Amino acid sequence: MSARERILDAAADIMRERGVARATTKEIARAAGYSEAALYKHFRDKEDVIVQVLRERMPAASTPSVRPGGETVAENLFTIARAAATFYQQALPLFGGLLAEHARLVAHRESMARYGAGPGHAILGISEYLRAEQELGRVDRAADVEIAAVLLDGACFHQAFLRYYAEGPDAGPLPDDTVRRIAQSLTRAL
Amino acid sequence: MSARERILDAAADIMRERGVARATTKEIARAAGYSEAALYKHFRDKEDVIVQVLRERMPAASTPSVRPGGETVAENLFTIARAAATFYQQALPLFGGLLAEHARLVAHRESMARYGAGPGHAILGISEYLRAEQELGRVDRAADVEIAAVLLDGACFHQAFLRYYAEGPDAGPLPDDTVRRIAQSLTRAL
DNA sequence: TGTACATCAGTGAACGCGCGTTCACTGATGTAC
DNA sequence: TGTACATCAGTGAACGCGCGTTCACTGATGTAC
Repeated sequence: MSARERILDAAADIMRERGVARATTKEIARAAGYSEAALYKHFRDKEDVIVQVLRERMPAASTPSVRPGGETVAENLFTIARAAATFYQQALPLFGGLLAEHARLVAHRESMARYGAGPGHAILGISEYLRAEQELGRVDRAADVEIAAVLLDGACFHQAFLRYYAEGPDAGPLPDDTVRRIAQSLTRAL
Repeated sequence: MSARERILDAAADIMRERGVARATTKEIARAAGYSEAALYKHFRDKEDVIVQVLRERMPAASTPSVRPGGETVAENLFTIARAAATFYQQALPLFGGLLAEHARLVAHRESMARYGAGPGHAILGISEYLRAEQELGRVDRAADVEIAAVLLDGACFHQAFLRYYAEGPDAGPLPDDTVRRIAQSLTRAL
């Protein structure tokens, strides 16, 4: 693994476990096993390290490939919700880095916009899936699929936050039982 | 208004608009119209200022007083959701201060626990309301009211985050239309 | 093959700046007699 | 009433520390002839 990767991993670890405020050049270098000076061979400055962590170590919000018309809708929503909750639990501490420095948030937003990505994109994927199910007649034509996606993704996001708040970075995953109840309840609205 | 209040207001403003990272003693004092030294007449140290902002300037998560059996359930959920969304939009930037420094989050969690408060408390209030409606027969006995509360509160929390991400601290409130659709969709699951 | 030079990842030590904090002080207000 | 003293919010200037950053340097690897 290259030094660059090692440094990004170390910085991401510190941000996750202790927060951005503790991600100093000294701490990052120490955790990566390099001198502070080495940091500057691979990154312009400290802000560059943080920004690259936010870009490259932000876990990918993979809407898992559920097949419309495959398993039951509730089962598919369960799969989607579990993936979303897991993603948010990993990503949330990094969001802290964005909320802590508004200028960084603005930069991140603009950078994401260029790639047509960013948070909120997951909702689009979910409502697309639901619309496909609607076409297949497995979801009520009268259902508000966009809002259903907002509810599902929102619940996962919020639960991830609550778990991080209550148990910190090493909290276990959201229990399958809870995820199942979320998927099931939402299905009733479809 | 006392100097103490002025200082807390200034610090909260900076945290909201520019993030905790910018909330330095110099900036806080400047914004409050005092010398930096004055800060230390009212607070033990800078951390104390931040902690008090987190305690005293965190807007109160007031579950508005909706009367079970009063307006329609959908209308009541609308009222609750709008209050929740507004609350989260104000509170979210301050949560950044917690995510940015894990030690601070731990302290906040413990301090909240002592008063039986903290995030996640709103969900309890909502599901209590829904249970009351259930008793009145206006909500299906088979409905999972706890999860309904998770969905409602989660959607508001997440939408608040997305608005802050997209538009910053001065984003307008979540449109009533969206809130209404959230309340309405959820009602279908009850 | 050996030799001379270029490149490059990495380091230890130092640097300057801005941060949080403290100090000695001031001026206003209250109070005892 | 005046006088003497106590209290307290507030300040300007200084302080030390830790931060991010740069510097001159080293040692390993590659390459031209």
